[in-house]
Amino acid sequence: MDRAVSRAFCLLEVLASASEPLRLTEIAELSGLQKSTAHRILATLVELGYARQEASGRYAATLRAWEFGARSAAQLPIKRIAAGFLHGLHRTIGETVSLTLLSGTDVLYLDKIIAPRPVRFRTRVGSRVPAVLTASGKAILSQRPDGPDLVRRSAEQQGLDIAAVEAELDEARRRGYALSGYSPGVSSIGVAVGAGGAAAEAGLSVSAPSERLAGESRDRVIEALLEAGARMSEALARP
Amino acid sequence: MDRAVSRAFCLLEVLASASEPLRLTEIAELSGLQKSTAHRILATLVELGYARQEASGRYAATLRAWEFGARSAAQLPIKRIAAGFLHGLHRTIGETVSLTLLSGTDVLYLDKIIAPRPVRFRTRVGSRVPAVLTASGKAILSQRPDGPDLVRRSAEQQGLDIAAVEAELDEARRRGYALSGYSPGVSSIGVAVGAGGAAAEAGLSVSAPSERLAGESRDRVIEALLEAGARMSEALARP
DNA sequence: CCATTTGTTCCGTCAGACGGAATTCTTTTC
DNA sequence: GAAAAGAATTCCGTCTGACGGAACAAATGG
Repeated sequence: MDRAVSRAFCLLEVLASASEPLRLTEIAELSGLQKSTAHRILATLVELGYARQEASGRYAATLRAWEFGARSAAQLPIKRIAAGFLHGLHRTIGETVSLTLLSGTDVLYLDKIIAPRPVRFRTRVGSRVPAVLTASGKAILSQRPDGPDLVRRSAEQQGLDIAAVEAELDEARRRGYALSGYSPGVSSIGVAVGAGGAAAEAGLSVSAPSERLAGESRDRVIEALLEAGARMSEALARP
Repeated sequence: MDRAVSRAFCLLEVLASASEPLRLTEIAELSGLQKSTAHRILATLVELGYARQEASGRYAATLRAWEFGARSAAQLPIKRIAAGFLHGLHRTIGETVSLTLLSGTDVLYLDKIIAPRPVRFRTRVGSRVPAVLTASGKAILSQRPDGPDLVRRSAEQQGLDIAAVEAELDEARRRGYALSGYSPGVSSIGVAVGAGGAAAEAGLSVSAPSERLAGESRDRVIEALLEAGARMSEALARP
């Protein structure tokens, strides 16, 4: 375990999660490093182009990490395959549609097409949300052999009623889709996607203001999602 | 300059730009490192969660770098401000619209909303293209004091006729927008965006199959772009 | 103008990165 | 299925270059 490497990534994460450039002293505190050590590693990051130093002396992350991150994300087969289905869904439904990936007990937003009139609590592409809180996350968990285990771990952390969550997932498994409304006024519907018999690892979801996901339009959305999910699972299974 | 840090990022870039998981030996060759050194640093990257090792022994980048990269990209004021204008343009025009940022002599695709019927040569978000080849890049260069210098450097590299490029940029400066068609059958129109009197650093562009960017629709696109560009420049100038 | 905080440089020490070689594991070949 | 070839991993002696305390310089602010 190369210490300097680990520290460098730690610094870069500190920089990237800050909303504004940071002073060296703050950085050293946040990362728990000696000022001189932080300074040296930051100089390295600047030289490599991953960080920059402003005239004020403050440090910030550059877009370099984002660039190559985007390259590797774009190469994910699942993302490429999903692109067409996301567009199709967006066109037939007209609401915000997302592609998520299970990552530990979280769901990672991989891609998204936002509706002309976007909903309030929009999750960013690249953000993580506990799977048990999201529609697509619940759908994925409900289809996995290790789902119950993940649910227990995650529900504990979130301080949720495990029995209630399990009951909800049972129903989701039966119906083939899951619901969510963890931010007030916004509803989501999600389905799981996975190659053939393998464990589901991805999800498709539609989010919209609750009133637009009720009654007949709701049924249309569910139907479209179920079909897209099934088709995409087939596409994934093909070599 | 911490050697191990520099090597770690080199390895990560090698992994990220590969389209499939790589064997240790390949990685060592591509990065010019000793096998044992590459192995140790890879182990560190795996432990930190930036890389993973498959059952076959091959190594690949994880989405971890993409995640925090997306975080820092999302915090860019220019991206947040542009979001509304991109959507507005997309809605009124109905074609693919992009937000680009000047980075050296390249243009970096920061964001994009793709049309229902996407064009052939789609540039990925996160990708770089020499600015002199793109519509938005030309528009940006035409508005910058250091434009001529950048143009010379870039045109040389690309083996372009400098005089011709300069003439084109002169015209772009006069008109307020620039054109491009460097991939056959696809046309783009771009405008520069910048805070007040400061040097333009961003661009907005519309891309579509050439036949859909001709005649009257072309004029509509140009008008919409010029207005969006002006409005967005104003928005950037505001504190 | 002095006090204080912050960024940068210096340098002696020594942890730990380095890489060649040995070892274990995997795949290929006959 | 044994042997050979190739790959991944581990080992270990050497010595480099990371480390951090402290000194220095630059900026901030009262």
